[in-house]
Amino acid sequence: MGKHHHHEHQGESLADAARANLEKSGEKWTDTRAAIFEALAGFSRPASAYDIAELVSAARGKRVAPNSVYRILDLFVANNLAMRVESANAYLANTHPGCAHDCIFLVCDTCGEATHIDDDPLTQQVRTVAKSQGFSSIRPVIEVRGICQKCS
Amino acid sequence: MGKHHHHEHQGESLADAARANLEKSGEKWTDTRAAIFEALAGFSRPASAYDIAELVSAARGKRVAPNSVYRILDLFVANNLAMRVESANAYLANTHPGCAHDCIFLVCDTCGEATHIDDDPLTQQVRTVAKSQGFSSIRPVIEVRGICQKCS
DNA sequence: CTAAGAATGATATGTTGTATCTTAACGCGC
DNA sequence: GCGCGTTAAGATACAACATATCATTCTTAG
Repeated sequence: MGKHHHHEHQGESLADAARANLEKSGEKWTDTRAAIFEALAGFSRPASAYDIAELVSAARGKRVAPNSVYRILDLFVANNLAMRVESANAYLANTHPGCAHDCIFLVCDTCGEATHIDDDPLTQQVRTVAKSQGFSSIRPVIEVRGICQKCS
Repeated sequence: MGKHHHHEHQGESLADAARANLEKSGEKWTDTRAAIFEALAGFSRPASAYDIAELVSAARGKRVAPNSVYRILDLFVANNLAMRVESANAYLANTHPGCAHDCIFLVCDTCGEATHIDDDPLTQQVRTVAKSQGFSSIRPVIEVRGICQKCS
């Protein structure tokens, strides 16, 4: 089957889980990082670094520069608190950090919302194909662009 | 099996095949389009629109603006003469135009080269997953970032 | 308290992608 | 050939995404 249970966190609980995971890696949960995570998690669709910079700047009444946002997003991605949606140049909060998967994103070309699927048998096949071609340090990027049910 | 034979064109032969396919759709094979296709096909790795603009400008001694390159690349992608590699913001010539597949790209993070795999059973599974979530007008984006054999 | 290291800020610049309008090339009926 | 509508390409400007470099502030071990 390859399926298993997930805690789907949200709000406070999600931020707490994110914090726990980041600290587990010896990283700090600073104010700026908390603010950026909160902003990211508040978006209902993949958010660009500039979207987040704008929102956080407004919320704190103090400008946060894009490069700071990129730095922190990179940290989040490295620690599985967030994922980058390549085909959208944007980021999503991981609603179950601490649980690592190769993600499959379904991105609606109309409304921009993205849903996140886990299908380990399928992503494993992709890894296997790449390995059979001699690839190592594999990071699959599996996304589907299309029109979601709501928008069709 | 889901496998079948491909003609892998190159050089003149590839451009001819591309031309034939484009004209079959009622589009014209203009000088600019030919030059851009030639430039694209000449790269051994995914090329950005700006890479191509620069090369074509030099080759013709006359500036080609990026927006023209984008327009023509979009046309190529729409007619399956080229593919866009989302995770690299770049384009590859299709070495067997006229033969439509969902592509899987393996992109080396070290040398930047990309190889192109067809595995219809696998891509079909991705389509099926998306369809089961209510998606339509599906366009899979399946890429693998990693280190290729040569570079490891 | 203070020196070292980590995190963030300021600023500039590089890269990728679009929008808008103008000009040039082409095809076609007359 | 001439005028006219259509399509392709050019010019220009700007928007959006991303990184490089150096300065400043914040933590924290000693």
